[in-house]
Amino acid sequence: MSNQGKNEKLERMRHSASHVMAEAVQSLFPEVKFGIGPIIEGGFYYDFDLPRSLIPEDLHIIEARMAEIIASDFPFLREEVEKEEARCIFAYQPYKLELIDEIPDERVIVYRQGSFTDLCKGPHVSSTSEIKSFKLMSIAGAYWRGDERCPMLQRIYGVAFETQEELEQHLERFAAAAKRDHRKLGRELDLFSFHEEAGPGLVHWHPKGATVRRIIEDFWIEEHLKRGYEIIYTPHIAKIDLWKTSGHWELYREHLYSPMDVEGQEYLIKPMNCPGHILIYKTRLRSYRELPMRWAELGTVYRYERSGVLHGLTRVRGFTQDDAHIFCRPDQLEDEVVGVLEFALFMMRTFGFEEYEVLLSTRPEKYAGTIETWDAATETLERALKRLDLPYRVDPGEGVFYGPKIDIGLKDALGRAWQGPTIQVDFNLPERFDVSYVGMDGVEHPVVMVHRTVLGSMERFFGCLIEHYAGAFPVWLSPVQAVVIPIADRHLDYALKVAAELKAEGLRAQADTRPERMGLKIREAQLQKTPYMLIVGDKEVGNATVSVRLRSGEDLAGQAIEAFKAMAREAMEKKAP
RNA sequence: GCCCGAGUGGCGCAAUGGUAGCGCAACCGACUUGUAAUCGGUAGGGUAGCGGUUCGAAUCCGCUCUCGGGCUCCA
Repeated sequence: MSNQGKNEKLERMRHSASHVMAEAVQSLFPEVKFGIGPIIEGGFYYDFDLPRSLIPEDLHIIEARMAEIIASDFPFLREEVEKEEARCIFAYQPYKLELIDEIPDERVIVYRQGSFTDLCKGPHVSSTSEIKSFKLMSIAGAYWRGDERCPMLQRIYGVAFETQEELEQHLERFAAAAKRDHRKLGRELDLFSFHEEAGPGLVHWHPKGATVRRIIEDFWIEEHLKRGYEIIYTPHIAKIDLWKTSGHWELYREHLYSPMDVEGQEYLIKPMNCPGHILIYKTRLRSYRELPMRWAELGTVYRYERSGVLHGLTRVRGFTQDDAHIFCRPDQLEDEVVGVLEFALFMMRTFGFEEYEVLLSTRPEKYAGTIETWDAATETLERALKRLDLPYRVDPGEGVFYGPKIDIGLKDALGRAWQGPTIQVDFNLPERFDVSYVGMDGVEHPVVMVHRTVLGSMERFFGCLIEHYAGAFPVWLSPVQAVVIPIADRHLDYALKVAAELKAEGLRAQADTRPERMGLKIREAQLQKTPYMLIVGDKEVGNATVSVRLRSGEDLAGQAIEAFKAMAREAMEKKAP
């Protein structure tokens, strides 16, 4: 069977599984009101309005009931009915009635199996017995229609596969993903922490995490300088009037922290870096000849996020954007966007991301600027994407109010998507701040402003990196690259000498001088995912070598210290894993 | 913010109304060792916080905080 055919079959089965789940829930709660029950990646869900909260044990009961329904081999029956008839069928199902009212056709389709009838386009499998291996995963709250003003329903998530093996594989992948969860690894590898005393969503970078971050930042700065960027710094707070001018006070209020009083003046902690960059731009007249100007800042911003959305390093309240603003002429926009895209993709490849998804978001309902400028900028973005032959998807109406944008989503080693670089054109700020340049004609023209990141934020990107590498950072990023492990006390001096020599070479190396056994030291270095473990005993001291053990478990046997240094240096330079 | 669940020494867990316990880590001591845990000993919490029910609360109830799974939103 073709891949597509297989997928369709699987999707039909999952969709049917959600109907069977609904039937099972109905048999347990006859007064249930049904929401919707679609398929999602890997599985399905169904939303229910129930008289009481579900508890995890309910899932087992529902699963058992589902198994009975499946064993009963009920056929799925498709039927087209008049809307009026459908309204009778679903007379006690308010959510379904709402859906019926929104269907433009005069006739609607219903599917029946066993004692259950649902408003549904299908398709379905022909009988419940075709539903093979399934498992209910979790219960969650979900607003009807995803709107927080609507009632909250109870959602049950499930997965279904053709075979028990595939189901088990899926559950194993799930467990594997949990193992590389950056929140867990962050603690185990001593990278970062959060504190109840300090507040949620505020990251504390430990020495090892900070080391990785510093290496990323140093690399980031170097690559920016190569590409004609200049590095700037701007303050963390500014008077409220600046944020009123920028529009943040009006349009971004929900993410702002309350003003603080400074000698009778109100100040805000910055949620974005742009106004500061604009102030620098405006310190003097800028000529068309100076453009483009590319100013980058590792700018730390603070945004209020609702408590329920915080998540590890990927959604926090204080974070450092690898921000930059490009001020250019309209005729330079395309080249600038191409440059940023190439830069972003270069960064992704460097950090080991081979797969990504490019998304172009267009004008939303509420927007600043004119339709003409929007269209022109959107076309420019598209031309840039086409010039690079980058496949992309258009996300209509999903742009920010101030301009169209390109987002790049990364796929990590497990194929999961992460939000990465973003490029946004801004028509709003140049106008609000009157940001311009003097053209060839001697008159002032509005500047085109581009916001962009090539990593996203240090926090989110770090979280993504941790999971991508499962904590085993490539040598160039490893906080500790080599641990020298002496076998007995008499090898301590040599171990310290080797470590010192490696440090002098710029390698992050340390000797494990604790009075412990070699096996324990290897185990701990291994659990810390240290790339190189250098064992030194009588043999090594005798011929000035180190025995190299890799974290893969591979034993590279004795090497001269110089040879090891060369090997480590090469891995660093190549940024190899 | 909303729905559901959870919070027990640094970490992982046990104790389900009747004297808070185990493993790892920590500390002390012995062992001097060839590729993932040497052995022995010592100390450490009154159960996230506050309030309540009870003769008695880690366990039951209420509020707050934090975390987790979702919804909504996002770098």
